[in-house]
Amino acid sequence: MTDPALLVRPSPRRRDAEATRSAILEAAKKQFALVGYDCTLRDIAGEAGADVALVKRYFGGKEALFVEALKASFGSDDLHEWDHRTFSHEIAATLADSPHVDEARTHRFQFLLRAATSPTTAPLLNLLVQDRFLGPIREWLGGADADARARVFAASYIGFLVERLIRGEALQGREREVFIEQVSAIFTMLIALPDSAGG
Amino acid sequence: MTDPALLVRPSPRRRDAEATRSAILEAAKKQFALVGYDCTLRDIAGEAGADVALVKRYFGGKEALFVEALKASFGSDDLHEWDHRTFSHEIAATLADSPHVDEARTHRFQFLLRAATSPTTAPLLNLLVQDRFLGPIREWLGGADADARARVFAASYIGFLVERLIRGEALQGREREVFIEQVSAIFTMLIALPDSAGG
DNA sequence: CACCCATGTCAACGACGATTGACTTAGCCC
DNA sequence: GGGCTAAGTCAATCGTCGTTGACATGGGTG
Repeated sequence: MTDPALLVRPSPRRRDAEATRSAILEAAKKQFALVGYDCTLRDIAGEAGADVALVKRYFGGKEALFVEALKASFGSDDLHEWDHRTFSHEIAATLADSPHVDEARTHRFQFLLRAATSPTTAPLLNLLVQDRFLGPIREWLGGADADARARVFAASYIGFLVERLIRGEALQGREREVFIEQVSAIFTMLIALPDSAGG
Repeated sequence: MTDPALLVRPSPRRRDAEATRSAILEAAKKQFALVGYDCTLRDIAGEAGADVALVKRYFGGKEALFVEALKASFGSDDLHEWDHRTFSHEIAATLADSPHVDEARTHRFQFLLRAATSPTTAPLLNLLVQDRFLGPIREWLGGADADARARVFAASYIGFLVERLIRGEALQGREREVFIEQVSAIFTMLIALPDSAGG
């Protein structure tokens, strides 16, 4: 009644349950990644342009929303299309230039880290990582002890991501060269099939 | 006056400000590491056997306590006494058997990870890591590009720690062998002085 | 057009936790 | 021993957040 203009809300898609739900989910993925589990539902709903009550309606509660967002964040990393010969250098360069280059991946990773450090979500994450992360890597690596090697591979990758995350800025100059050189060497070593050096 | 025994609190050190303060700090270090920033001051105070209000008196508030605890958690890792020749294998074995082996180190690391994923504490952590972690490693490594190499070194180490943290249990059997073998190889590579392969 | 259900809005509740200030008490100095 | 200050205790306040149920409304269906 104060100002007529404020009452007009000609949202392009009102009454669209699916769109609303997915908007909430997207906002949740972002907030959970950026802030962590301690972000508020009001923030999530606000960013999605929806009401808090809809979170309950569509997802049941905060924890369920978190689980949903976590699952949705790990669809499938297109690992299979990486070439074994060029992978090492390419991934090293990508890492050196992140987090500026691949923002979506960075968000997903932050999400993963936060989930890993939360006692309530850690078990869930373990299963998820097993399925959507370790599994593909194991297959992609192939060879003997693929499972154990996949874990070392993933661990190294995570370590470099953490480093990039903490630094926050892309590497440059000589430092970038050294980084790429060493990281590339590590991945090359980890990709290489073990020539029956088992025992 | 219900039960006289309950009224007797012959604490060995009552009215000892310093002891109380340090007890709170110790409890904070533990809780912040185990639970994260979302632990309650009541929990911390309770574990320290002190009152919540004393947290304010001695530290000013929760955030200040967190910062204090973070600083106190990174005294000095006795890195200098590691032997370059045996380091790789020893650290790989330690990692393979953690977190059961070195609980204190695990706690400190959890603390670090939590701090890294908190926007407010991340800058502080950056400085801290620089001083108490990267610096010593850089010196210990020596040689050309020591700074850049130290970062890769630290990143790898962190990655393996994260993996161990997520798994939660020590490695065994063949998996342990492979892990030690590969991790050891990585560290050996990273420790090795670059033989003027700069350009 | 009228009905009805799905969608969206709103306000309030209940719990929890950090913070605060007033109060009590122990230890020390004179 | 008396008082003064530091150390410790307690209860209340304030804000926030997840949750809940009642209410409004749009839009398709008969």
